[in-house]
Amino acid sequence: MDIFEKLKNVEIFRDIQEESLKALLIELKYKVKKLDKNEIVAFRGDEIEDLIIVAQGEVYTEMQKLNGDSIVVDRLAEGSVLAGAFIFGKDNRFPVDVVASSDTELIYISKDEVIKMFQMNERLLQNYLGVISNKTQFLSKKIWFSFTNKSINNKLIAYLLNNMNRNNCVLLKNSMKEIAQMFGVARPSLSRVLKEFIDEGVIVRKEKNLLEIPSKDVLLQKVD
Amino acid sequence: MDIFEKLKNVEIFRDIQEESLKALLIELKYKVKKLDKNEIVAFRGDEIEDLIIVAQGEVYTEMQKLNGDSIVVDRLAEGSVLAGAFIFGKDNRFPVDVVASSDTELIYISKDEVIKMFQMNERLLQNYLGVISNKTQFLSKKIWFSFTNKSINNKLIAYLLNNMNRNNCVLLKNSMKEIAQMFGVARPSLSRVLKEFIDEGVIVRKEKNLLEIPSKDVLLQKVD
DNA sequence: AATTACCTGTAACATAGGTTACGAAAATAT
DNA sequence: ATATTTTCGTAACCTATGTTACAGGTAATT
Repeated sequence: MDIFEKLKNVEIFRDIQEESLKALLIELKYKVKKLDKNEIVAFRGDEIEDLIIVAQGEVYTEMQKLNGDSIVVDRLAEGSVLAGAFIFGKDNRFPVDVVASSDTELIYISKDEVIKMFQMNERLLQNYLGVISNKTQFLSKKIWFSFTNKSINNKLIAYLLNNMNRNNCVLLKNSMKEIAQMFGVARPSLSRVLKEFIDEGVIVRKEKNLLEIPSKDVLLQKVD
Repeated sequence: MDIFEKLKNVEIFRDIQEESLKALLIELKYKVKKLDKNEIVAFRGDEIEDLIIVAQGEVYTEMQKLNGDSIVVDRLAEGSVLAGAFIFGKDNRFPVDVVASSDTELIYISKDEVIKMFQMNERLLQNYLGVISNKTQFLSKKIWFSFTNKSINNKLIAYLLNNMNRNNCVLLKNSMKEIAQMFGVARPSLSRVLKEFIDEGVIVRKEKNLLEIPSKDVLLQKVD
């Protein structure tokens, strides 16, 4: 499989004409790296000189806590771009450890080559700006969520409001364990609050993973 | 004062030759908006169509909590760029309210004009990428900090380690009140932990805003 | 210099949420 | 179908942190 096939589905090359993309790639200098499952792509602190594209497989990033524990920050699927916001920033070192979660193929493109491509194709530039902008938005929302919603009560309420459909129902797409992790709280604690809301009738559990909120106003009264 | 004078100190125009910058600006279409102190620049949810540059004065952004309280997220000084990561993202609406904290002059440049400038000047493009990349890094670090350091103990330890100089000293650049706000904790709670550390000798208070850490290892034993 | 406002340290108290544990239910593998 | 593993609900207990209050100190204003 040639480079074209590998890159045409990558987010930053989206919506680029086949001919334009081929033209772009004709002179492109790049390196390919293959990794086995669980191999380390990069350590926290490593210098980032290249844009890294996940051409095949999946990688995840994890952070170290002071006590040595590590937590998974993000999973990057096939077609995503690693460290897009870091090659152009002040501190061009990985903030996290990066690990291959399956057999993986990565494509490395140097910063200079990336800029060269930007000059050749405006769409690519816009895609790239879009990708790092979305990343920034995503992070902003995460911070907003954790900063404005301190208590588990409020986290749960915000989560429900964000995921409610027209029928005042919320279909849980994650397990309670995962939701507790997203919230950064202990599972039994979340479970306790949920039970409380259900006991009070603020939430009705229609099925295992389907909740109904009879009244938005009543729910909002539980904000503290 | 002409547009050149106003823009030459803006972060995204940094290190651009005077002639190049003048050439850039000659055809640039832009709007200028003047606001009094406390006037609203934009509400949360407003569409962002233009890049907004703080040419004079200062603005701040604030978020609304579910209970109606609002908290200041960020202060943007003269020369900074507002919403740089939003005009190119999927969700091009302000996530926060924006308010002028002094008499302020803003320059609006449309997304298309920005792209046009990118094509004319590579340095500008790199500056712009740098600005949003730095923003992303900043947010990443914030999230890392709050996610990996749950307890006030750990927050304080991480803060000290980050701000320690060669002599194992930390010069506090913020008031205790501000630090507590940065940590997202109550001031007396932070005060209590600090006192505890001082009582135990883990921290020595040399002056009002100068702390010494006799041993990094002993400090790290307080991680929980 | 006097007055005011704000920042700090400290203490007593209330409480949300973490921890641990255990059995039931559900999902998965055999 | 059975066995094994993972998730889930629940309860009892404990600790960290928020809350409130007040007094001394510091900085800003007049």
